[in-house]
Amino acid sequence: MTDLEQYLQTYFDFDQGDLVKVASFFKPEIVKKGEYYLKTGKLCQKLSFIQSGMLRIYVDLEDREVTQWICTQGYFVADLASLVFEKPARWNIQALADTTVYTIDKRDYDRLGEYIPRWPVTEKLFIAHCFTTLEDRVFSFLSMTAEQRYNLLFESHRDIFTQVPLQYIASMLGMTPETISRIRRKQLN
Amino acid sequence: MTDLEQYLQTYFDFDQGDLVKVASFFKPEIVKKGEYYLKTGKLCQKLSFIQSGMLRIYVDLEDREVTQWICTQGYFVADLASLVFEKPARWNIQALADTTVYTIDKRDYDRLGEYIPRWPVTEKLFIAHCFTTLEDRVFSFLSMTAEQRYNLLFESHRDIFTQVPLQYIASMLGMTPETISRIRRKQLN
DNA sequence: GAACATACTTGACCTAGATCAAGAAATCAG
DNA sequence: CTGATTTCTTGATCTAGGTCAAGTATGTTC
Repeated sequence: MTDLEQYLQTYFDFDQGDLVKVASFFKPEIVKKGEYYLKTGKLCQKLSFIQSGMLRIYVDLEDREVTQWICTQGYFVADLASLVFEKPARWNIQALADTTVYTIDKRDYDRLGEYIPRWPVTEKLFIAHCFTTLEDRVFSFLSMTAEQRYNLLFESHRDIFTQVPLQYIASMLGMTPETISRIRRKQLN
Repeated sequence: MTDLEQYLQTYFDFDQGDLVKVASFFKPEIVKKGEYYLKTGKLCQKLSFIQSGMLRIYVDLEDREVTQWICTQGYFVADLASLVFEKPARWNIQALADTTVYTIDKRDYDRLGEYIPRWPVTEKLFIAHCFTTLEDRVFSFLSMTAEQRYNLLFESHRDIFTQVPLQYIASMLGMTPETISRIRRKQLN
């Protein structure tokens, strides 16, 4: 079973038939380090599963850039708002390393319901799951210190910390790289 | 047309038949000032449209409470994660004033697809819309100062500021009431 | 309309985290 | 291997916003 099928089965509880059908719409695609999966202002017309590598979601402001999230192996990536509402993407999505993704085209994505009867339910759960992830994140900003947010991310996404420049991690946590450095030193005692 | 029908039409583009059908599942309910619409740990088995009044979504921590959002007239309210995934609610939802809502029971909600063929699409758009709202909010914490976040909320939800204790507004913005007080004074010049 | 509670403002002070600057490590290109 | 970039750490300093405490409004209740 491919990683994608594995993921689809674990998270969406598809039966064998649906699993193969859904997975068959996803085509492999390679995004080389530094290349863009998506650029701000374009339409996001695809959804991808990350087979290997990493993508950084960020936006350019006048004087700096803000990293919204770093997507790693085994997760999906897209500009959901752009994909669903067909409006220009807010985010740049750029490869931090050579990245292999399995991509489904929006056209196929929008037709999944024709092939998999329970797709609408599955899609709803998928988007609702994205929602709760963000809800947790908002809550972290309302209730936690920089150090607590750092620890939370470190526990849940340890892989990022070994492979991604600190400045990006800091930005997605809403702090500076220096602050992360100091948190680390402090935690060494 | 009721406010609920008005809302459903504006946001979901239902035709007249669907509109009436959907709206008929919502029953009026009154939550008196101070009473709870939902309590942390319970299952959220309903979704409501706020006809009048205000509800505060918050959670109790050991040493303080954190207000996640204040829901006002013309918006929907629920613990979405609890409603969709049938897990215990994270949030308390309490009336800040006598509040009239139109409520649809989860059982009816889950069956809307049987009556309105395009419900799955509509529901997806609804949840995706909730997602983008939170995405904007995360972005505000990553990119804005306290004053900028205050201004953003003030422009978009002016009604809250005249009717809700400052401490709750401050909490949902991730700052203290004193900070809001100082921002206000500063803006008077 | 007292008496009491709740909300808001203001000042004095403090601190988490930012900024700036300089080195030290690590990574990369040839 | 070597010089050039990029990243990471550390120190010195600064500042946005927090904390604490007091005073002033603004409600409620009887």
